[in-house]
Amino acid sequence: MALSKSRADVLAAQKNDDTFEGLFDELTWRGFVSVSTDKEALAAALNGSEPITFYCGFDPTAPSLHLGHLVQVLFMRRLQLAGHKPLGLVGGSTGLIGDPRPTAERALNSRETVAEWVASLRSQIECFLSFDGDNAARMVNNLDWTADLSALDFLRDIGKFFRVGTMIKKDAVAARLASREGISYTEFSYQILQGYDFLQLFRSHGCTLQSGGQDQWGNIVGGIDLIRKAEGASVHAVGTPLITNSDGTKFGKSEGNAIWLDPQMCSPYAFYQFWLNQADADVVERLKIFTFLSRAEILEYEAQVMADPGARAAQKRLAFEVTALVHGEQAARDAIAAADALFGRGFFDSVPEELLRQATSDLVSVAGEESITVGQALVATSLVASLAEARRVVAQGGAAVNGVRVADVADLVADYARGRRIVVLGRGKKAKAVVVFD
RNA sequence: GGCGAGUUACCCAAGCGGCCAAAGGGAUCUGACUGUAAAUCAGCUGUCAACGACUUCGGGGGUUCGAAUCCCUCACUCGCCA
Repeated sequence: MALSKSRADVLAAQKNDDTFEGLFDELTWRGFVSVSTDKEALAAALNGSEPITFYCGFDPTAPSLHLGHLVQVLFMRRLQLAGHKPLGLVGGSTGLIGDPRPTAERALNSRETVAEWVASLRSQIECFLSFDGDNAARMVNNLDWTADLSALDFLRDIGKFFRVGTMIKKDAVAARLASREGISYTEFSYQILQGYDFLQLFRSHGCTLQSGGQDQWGNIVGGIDLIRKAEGASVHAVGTPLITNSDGTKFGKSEGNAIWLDPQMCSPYAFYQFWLNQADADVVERLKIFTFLSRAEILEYEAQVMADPGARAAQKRLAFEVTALVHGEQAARDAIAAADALFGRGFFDSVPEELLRQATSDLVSVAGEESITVGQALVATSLVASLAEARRVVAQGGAAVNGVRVADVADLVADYARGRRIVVLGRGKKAKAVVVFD
């Protein structure tokens, strides 16, 4: 579950670009700031030499962080590199309630599940921040200050500061109220809990900035208002953009699946492929957000995209950098080797079996009998969801074994293997899996 | 608490007793082109031991030779009135 722990070298190599006038200018250039509180005050706080304490919350909605979260984590890291003090918050209590989505009510997860997910998110977040030095990161869990909070105290001490009129205007809540689905009181209360987190951290840690995804803006503002009312203090916030693809599709998905940071849930190979396939129109924006390359280097790549898009120099660098950041440099090199082997021309006859084995180590792999058919193998490797789909894909000429197009689902994989014991199965141009004969 | 409307496949949405495995659109997937792109064009898209069979139209029950379509009931949602 945990990411690689030997990351001191990775963290040590990261730095902000000192050609900017200040941190805020760099964050703005990179596209990290979608919305924020008063820009001048915020810039002064971030660019100043006086370190501030800030926080960003992560709710346990799954056992792993995904790419959307990575934006948050990298934002935190950049602030830390500038000397500010990060508080990583895991939502042990907010995860029990559920942030209202605009579309539909969430199913409540069990306390055990939430606790488990909290633990795994926490260990992932810890991989990206430094826990050494004057501005070491600290992790907090909002369950610590809400678990023993009674309903009466909650309603009297916190609820009194929240106006329902304001609460129902928040986008997610308004959307739900306007929908057929409606909203439960449970989820309606979510914004109060998140607002309380900010107040709590303001009091206990002097935290004066909250960052989060743009979709969290309503909740973040709730916290700012609460601090103003309860403490008379004015604090800052930054909402990072929802990353979008230029073609209108959702960023962070590959074949409908989210790109997770956990290598068990998304292999380093698939992770690398995801980044390699970023569109020309998007790749520069991605470099700015997801890598620590300097402005000069990124501008260089931007020029290359214009001059020779087919070379995909920017995509290759992006894929390497982010894969190395998340999975380590060795995993990134392996992913490159795999890509070269699998997408090179005529590789199946020339690549030694041992290299092929290494190159495909991240792919889905199944052990097969000599009698396994192509259709069965496609299903077994999850390259297709059903035999019917396998038939469809083969009929459309989309299935290949060792680079050779398959004529019939009922054909034996072994017939295409040409004596090899490790066989690469392909669906379409990109999806690959492996069948190993016993 | 009362009255009305609604719940269809991944999403939106038609269907209102047999010709419905269910129109149309979106999205996904496949092929051509290409750069493992984009755009464009073409095709596919419930499952299986597949010229047939099975499961699917909120859950359960019923009417009928036959139901997504009619009736009863439960659940949920929305709106209006209290």
